[in-house]
Amino acid sequence: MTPTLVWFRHDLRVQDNPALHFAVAQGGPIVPVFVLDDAGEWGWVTGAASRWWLHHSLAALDDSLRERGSRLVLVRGDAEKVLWDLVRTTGAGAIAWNRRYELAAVARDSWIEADLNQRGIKVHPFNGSLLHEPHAVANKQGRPFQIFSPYWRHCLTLPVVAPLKMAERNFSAPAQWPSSIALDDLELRPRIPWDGEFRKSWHPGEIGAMQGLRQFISSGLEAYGKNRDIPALAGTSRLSPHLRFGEISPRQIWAAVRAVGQAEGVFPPNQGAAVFLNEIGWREFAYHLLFNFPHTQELPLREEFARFPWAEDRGGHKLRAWQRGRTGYPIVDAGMRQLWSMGWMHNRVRMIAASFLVKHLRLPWRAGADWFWDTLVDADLANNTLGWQWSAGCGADAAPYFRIFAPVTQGRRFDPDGGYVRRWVPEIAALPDTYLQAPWEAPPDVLAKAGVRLGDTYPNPIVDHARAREEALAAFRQLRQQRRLA
DNA sequence: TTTTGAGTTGTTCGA
DNA sequence: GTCGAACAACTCAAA
Repeated sequence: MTPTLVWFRHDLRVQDNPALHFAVAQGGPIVPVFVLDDAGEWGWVTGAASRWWLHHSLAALDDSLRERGSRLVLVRGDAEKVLWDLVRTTGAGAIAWNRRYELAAVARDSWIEADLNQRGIKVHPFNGSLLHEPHAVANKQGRPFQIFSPYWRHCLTLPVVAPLKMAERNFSAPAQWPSSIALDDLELRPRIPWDGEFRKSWHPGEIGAMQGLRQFISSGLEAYGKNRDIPALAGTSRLSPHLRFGEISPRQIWAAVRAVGQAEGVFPPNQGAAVFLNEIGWREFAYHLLFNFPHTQELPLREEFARFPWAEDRGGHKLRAWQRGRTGYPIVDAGMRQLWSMGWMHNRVRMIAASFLVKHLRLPWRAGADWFWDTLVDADLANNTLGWQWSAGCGADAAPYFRIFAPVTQGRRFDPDGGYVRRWVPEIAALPDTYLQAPWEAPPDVLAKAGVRLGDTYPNPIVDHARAREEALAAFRQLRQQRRLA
């Protein structure tokens, strides 16, 4: 039998991997391959934090393939050319992969498919990343949904496929392995070692993903609804980077949550589980939108926002202050420093930090999206685009214009004991709770006692909240007037 | 086709 | 201190 190539992309796992499953079921040799093709991403080259994750995830995948007598072939270059070379050198008769949904990937996949078909190679694409693929879901007019609630209500009526179980046996190897470069030659790891906190925080790979899922189901799921908004707690699943790299599939998550309530026949098993599955739904919705409205990766879905009066930022000082966590608003700074340090930010704080950039500093959402893209280990074009456009108010189902997060109020409400701010902004940790979220309100003796010198050890607020809020509202009014005139 | 109801995550103001 | 209303208008989904 001729070998089957398995092209791994955003599906770096062995279990519940439809493409791998298919190839193994063919009975012939399989050749697992990963291609690093930066040019093929059309500008959305994997960011630095995600490259760190990718390195370790590829190592983990190679390990588990080797346990089954196989291995991962690594190549760098243009995917179309690389795959064709591999087909020729291995004598492969077919190739299998799991679909991607970003514009560049969809385009590339379709011409690779056409090209290989023409050369007599069978191509087998599968759904390995979503509960419901974006092209398979539509409203009653046959159009894509644009509002989450009806979208998700609709999806909940559709069946969810059970995960595939990979049998415990070796994969058949080709007579001769094609040449592979070393993992280090992909140059995914940082040249300067900024990844110390990353190592402490994460375990990339399928095993780490399953451990994370089990731990979350047993100790976090039930209270998820109440704890997920408190960034000082480990109240969220932290599965996002594992999902991003496909080390775990949403179908596996769905099945694991379903299993919790199985004895009682209840689904979802509790309120926390319902809220959690809703978040899985948001990921699905993000893919639905990005696939059906692919231009939103760069442009606002609501066109009038192309004319939003963004503020000037000569020299990029405001953007840099935001990026480095030096805005003077502790909850924002804590979030941005957590991001920089561990490649991840708590979701509640992402909303606060994003709102601050877009509404308080009035800098374009794309600047924030670009920064998140480079610094998040879970950077995902669909989720990132939806999140930023939602925050900016220019996307589907967007935040109303008047929803301008007040950073101090948010900090006091969701970090009441200050555990989060104190962890990530240590220079103000000695302030009492009353002033922790707004150091500029503290009397001089309180500041002195806490060793805080505003404008020196910690910045003064970069903007005044009340004034920034008024200016943002004025900007929205201006947009509305332009619209009326148009 | 027309109509009606609804829309993740908030803040501020004034009674 | 608490609570409800106002903050725009629009578009989408579905009956």
